Amino acid sequence: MPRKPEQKRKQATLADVAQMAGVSIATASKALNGRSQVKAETRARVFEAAEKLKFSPNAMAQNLLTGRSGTIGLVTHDLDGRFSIPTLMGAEDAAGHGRTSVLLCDARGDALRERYHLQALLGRRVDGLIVVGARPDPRSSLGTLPVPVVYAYAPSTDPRDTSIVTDNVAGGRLVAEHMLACGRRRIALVTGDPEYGAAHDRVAGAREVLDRDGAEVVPSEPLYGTWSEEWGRTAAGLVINQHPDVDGIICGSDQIARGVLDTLRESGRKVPDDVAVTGHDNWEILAVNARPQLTSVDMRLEELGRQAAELLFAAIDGRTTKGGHVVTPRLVPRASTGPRVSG
Amino acid sequence: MPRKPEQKRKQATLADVAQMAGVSIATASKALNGRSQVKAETRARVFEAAEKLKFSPNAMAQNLLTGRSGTIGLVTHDLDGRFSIPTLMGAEDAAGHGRTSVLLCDARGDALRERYHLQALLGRRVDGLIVVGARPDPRSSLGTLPVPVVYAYAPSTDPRDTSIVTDNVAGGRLVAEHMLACGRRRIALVTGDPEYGAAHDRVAGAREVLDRDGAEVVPSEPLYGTWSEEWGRTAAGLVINQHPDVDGIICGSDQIARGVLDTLRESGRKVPDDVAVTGHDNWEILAVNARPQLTSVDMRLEELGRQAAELLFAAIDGRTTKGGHVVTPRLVPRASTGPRVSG
DNA sequence: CTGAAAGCGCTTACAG
DNA sequence: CTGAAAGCGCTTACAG
Repeated sequence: MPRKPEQKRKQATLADVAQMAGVSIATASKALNGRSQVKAETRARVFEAAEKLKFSPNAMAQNLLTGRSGTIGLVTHDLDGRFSIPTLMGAEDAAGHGRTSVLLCDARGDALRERYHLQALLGRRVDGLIVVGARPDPRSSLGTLPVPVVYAYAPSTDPRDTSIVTDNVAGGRLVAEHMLACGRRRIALVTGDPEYGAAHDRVAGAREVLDRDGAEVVPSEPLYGTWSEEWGRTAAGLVINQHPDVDGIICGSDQIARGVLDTLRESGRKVPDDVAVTGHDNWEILAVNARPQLTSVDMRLEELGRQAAELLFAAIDGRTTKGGHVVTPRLVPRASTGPRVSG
Repeated sequence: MPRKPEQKRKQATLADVAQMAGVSIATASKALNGRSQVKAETRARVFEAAEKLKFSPNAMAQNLLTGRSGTIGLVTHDLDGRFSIPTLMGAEDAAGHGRTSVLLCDARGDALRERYHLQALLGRRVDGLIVVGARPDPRSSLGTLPVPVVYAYAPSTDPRDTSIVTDNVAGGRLVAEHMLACGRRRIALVTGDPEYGAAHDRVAGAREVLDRDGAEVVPSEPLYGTWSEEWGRTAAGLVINQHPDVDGIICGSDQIARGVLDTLRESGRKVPDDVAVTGHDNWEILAVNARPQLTSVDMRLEELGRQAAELLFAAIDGRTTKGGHVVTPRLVPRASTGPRVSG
């Protein structure tokens, strides 16, 4: 049987502070906010009272005046996924520095749920919105909203929106350049689900570099499959079977690379001596525990999240940020590609 | 050079709606809120105006009246960790059903940062707080706050606080019972960092069951190490070296179990025929990609988060929830323990 | 059924 | 240097 609501431990109000300090509400406000026109002694009395009452100004009341809520909405589409979290962390971090709080919603890839959360957030008068996609492919625009929106990780299809994404083509290039620097010349490309733009982009970046340098891609067409260890094991089997002289395998993800490493080891190939292997995503738990540790590409998602927040703050301040922005990934070399061999 | 702030696309206000509908603000409010004392035709006019102006009531103004913000604060300590995320998802989900929004902060295990975020959240007049720890060991209490607090995953050391945790002893029991049901009699316990209470709790649960049943624990003392694949590989080597007749290995985490599986496979043991292996945490990406797929224990963290939110709502409504609450984990059997063998 | 008034907790011109 | 008053956008008794 529910009891009647617990005695509300009413928070002290500015009026309480003013009364205790023996001044008007207006003066208490000015004292607390460091306005210059207050006698030092009065200010001290007000602070003392505020302290004693554990006064904490009601942000809702303050914001009603300013017209800004000091909050941003973060709508994510795969809270359980490993890609949105670092992005979210970066945004939260950037927001915290600007004394902005983050309202988090998980829309789970569902457009209806997204609309619902959007309404709730707009009702709370968020100053802006960051929408984090589940995968890097473009998504439909939310259209014109009363506050600025930044699309992070998954860009909006509408170029008039502000989007920020990871540069997967550059990621592919990085890894290919590294393979060449390690002296590899017969390189296989094993990647994931061809439905993902990221799979194609990473392959495109790698091919561009390999072709330009005249390195051989074996087999000549990249192998698409799924983003799994299982596929990595299978694909590696195919590659070494058809092209026993392969000396490098560029994988579209760390999971795939883990599978590739397993098959190579079990077939007696030495990594990196016989075959160098690279992953993608720099998922530490997979990359660092691999045997040998896995060279990978880090998308710098936390940086992406941070920049998304910066773009949003800029837009909130009226500075224009329209269009696509890009975060360049970085290579994280580890033992699976061995020490660099010049030339 | 920053331009002057973008022309504020001022949101429509209730006054705007009232004016357009040709009624007073009070009547507009009543119409929109479904109060009975409004003529149907008037109500229609008001709704029409609201629609046309895309009116969305300012929650800050509404909340100022009610004294409730309709938000809860979620303070997490390892946003990048895999444990807080499901908890957070469950809480967000439960909150959403109650039309409550979630303010997210990441304190990163830092008490100072936690204090800072706490102040910000209290300033925003959150109706309550959920504090999610980074690991299951007890943490210090935040003391008396003006709103209810629920400690999730990591309990408060103060029994007067409300805490909800996963039952690691039960998890250990589950897995041991399963081993016995699979006909295993000489079982090794390989777990992680002894600094973690969870390591001991899981071992204690398993031992309790194994001892009761008279199964042999080999070696007689559990092997503590780190929560890594590397340690799993090493530990498995020790175990099969000293106890070649081992027929089951209970691991303290899925990572450890992955390492154990690797060593077993490479030493020629068949899993589960020769040795059954279990993990813990049911980290799908590891468990499902293992060879064979890994039997594990799911802590039901999403459920934990959901219950944390329910406890918080109860406390906000004045129903008492003090003390420790527990979520019972569940076994997820997969191929690494093989089909059940009765007896 | 409708509206004028008070008030939620604050800040900010504007007078003294 | 201090305070009375207006107002942010809403809701809710209270009169008409």
